[in-house]
Amino acid sequence: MMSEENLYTFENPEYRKTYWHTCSHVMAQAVKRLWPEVQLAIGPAIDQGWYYDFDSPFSFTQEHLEKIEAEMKKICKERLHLERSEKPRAEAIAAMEAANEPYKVELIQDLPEDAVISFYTQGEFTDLCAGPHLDSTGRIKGNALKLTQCCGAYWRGDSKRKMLQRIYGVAFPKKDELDEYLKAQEEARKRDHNKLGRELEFFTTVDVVGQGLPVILPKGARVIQTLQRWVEDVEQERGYLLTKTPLMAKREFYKISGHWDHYLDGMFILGDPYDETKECFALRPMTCPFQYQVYLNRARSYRDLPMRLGETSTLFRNEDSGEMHGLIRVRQFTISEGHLVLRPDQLEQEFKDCLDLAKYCLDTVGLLDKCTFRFSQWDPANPNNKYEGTPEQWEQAQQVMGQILDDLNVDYSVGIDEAAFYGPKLDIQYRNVYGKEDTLVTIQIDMLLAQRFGMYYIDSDGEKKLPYIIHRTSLGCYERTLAYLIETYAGALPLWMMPTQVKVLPITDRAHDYAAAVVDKLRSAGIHCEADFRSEKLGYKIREAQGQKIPYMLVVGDKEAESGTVAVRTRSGGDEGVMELDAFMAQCLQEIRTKSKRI
RNA sequence: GCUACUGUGGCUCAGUCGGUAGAGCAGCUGAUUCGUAAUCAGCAGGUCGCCGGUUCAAGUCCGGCCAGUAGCUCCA
Repeated sequence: MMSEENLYTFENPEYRKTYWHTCSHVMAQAVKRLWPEVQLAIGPAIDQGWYYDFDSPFSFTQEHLEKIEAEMKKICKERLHLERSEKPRAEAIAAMEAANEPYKVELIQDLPEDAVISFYTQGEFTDLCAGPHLDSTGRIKGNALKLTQCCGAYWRGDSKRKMLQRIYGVAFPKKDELDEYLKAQEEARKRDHNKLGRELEFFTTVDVVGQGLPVILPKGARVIQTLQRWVEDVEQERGYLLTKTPLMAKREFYKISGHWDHYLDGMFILGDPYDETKECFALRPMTCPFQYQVYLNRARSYRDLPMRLGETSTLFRNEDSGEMHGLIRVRQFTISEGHLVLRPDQLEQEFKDCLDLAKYCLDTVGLLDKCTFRFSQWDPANPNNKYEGTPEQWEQAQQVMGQILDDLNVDYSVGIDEAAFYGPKLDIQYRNVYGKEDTLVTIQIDMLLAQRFGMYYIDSDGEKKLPYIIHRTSLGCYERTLAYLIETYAGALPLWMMPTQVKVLPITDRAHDYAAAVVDKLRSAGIHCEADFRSEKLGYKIREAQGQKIPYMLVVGDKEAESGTVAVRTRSGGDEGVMELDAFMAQCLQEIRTKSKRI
């Protein structure tokens, strides 16, 4: 419980939001003072600061932001009192029309008839706002606020409506705290996989290959190979059957699955999609209907269920050009896909096992701690006819899933209109270094597609019945997972998945033979090992190996060659002294086998 | 797709008022044989993202396209 004196501190999230919300009004006031013709849209507090959306005849540049910031500082010094007032609906609309603020008029018109319409006034500036606010602009530390960026944003989040300009800002009670925050942001960005991943030669992109089509370089490919082999093994241990299905199919196939109706824009089509007289193919955007063919291969009985199918599956999705981002959002990617065909009585246990598998995988690679869970539900009011099935089917599926999540004590948020077109999802979300969230792993309950594909089983009573299907991933798409691993570990991935685990650094040419022997020995034990035979000084070789985040550097000179030892250096701990080669090898293998995160 | 910004050797960057490119690192060659985060010297490497326009002359100005970045929208 927050004590009385702590109510008005930044420790209290409510106060923090109030502070930032008042900042957004100060920013709007500053903009109106500088350019009265700019119109106001909305300006809420967010998780880290605030933004305000403006409709301006000109584009805001860095210079504009600096001017706004300077004006905001003045407003803070003016210690303007914030006064709340209420107006009847008609009067409120008239006032905003008189002020030439059409966006505010629209906001008021959309409020329920009986809503209290409140305004906050500070000096000459009045804004439509539900509050609450600080009592004075003087409470805001003018020298501890910063406008961080400016970008486009659609009015009311609707891409069919006008694009406004959004200015983001952040503020703290003390200058030090602002500096600390900005520094932390800068540090976080140094981990950006899109920069680090290229520097470390994990991937690159090539203009003429195309957007969203990264070229995975040998080091990145090796990480993905390690993860993929491990996931396939883990799944097989848990009763999954490996499949390998086609990367494309005829138009008619997607018509059965529903993708032709619901996802045509997202697919790469080979041929003219509208010429029914000619054959037309499409690259697969998901694996479901392909893997269902495995089930459909012959008649199934209740004894065949649960049938757990897994596939390292490459998918193609024609994302909009503005959506691509490094390895996180791409047009071709490979996913640890799986579908479980179940009897209704198996749903709960199998769902639980899927969640357990996903958590095990994420925990092993070290991403679970920062994951959040989202129960993605349908929106019956979705205007785009996105969803298949009846409201009854949806309510049932969501009820079942909600029940399972509650039974498992999953701490989740609810995402309305985030469901798949065929069913609700549990999405496991992760944030990149910029704080942007994407889905890493998903587990979905599908009560619809089995019927479309005629996937029946003969139950013990001899009746033909429709199974439930779970769509799920274990680790998510390998490209995206690699991106998050790079960011989480700043490129210094755990030993077991590093493309080069050990680098041998001979001090002089005299040690080359011994270094080569060490490499041979470690390699034959399965350790990813290289040597640096260049005639450079030791410091130089270390510096370079360190830059490549090599977990273990083995310095070998005359002494080591003579005694069959290695001088061990780690990327995190520096010089760790001399060890017998055999002892080092045993320790290294042990750490790889146990997927240790020590180094 | 939308808004804004960016694009000069593998990487990081310089290039003034338009006068057909410059550095450091990396690379290669040679010398050096060195004990825990940069040894020295030499050499080589660029249709300035692409296409078109303006101009006597374009890395520089204009237009279109491609690609990258942040955000918005989207993500079955």
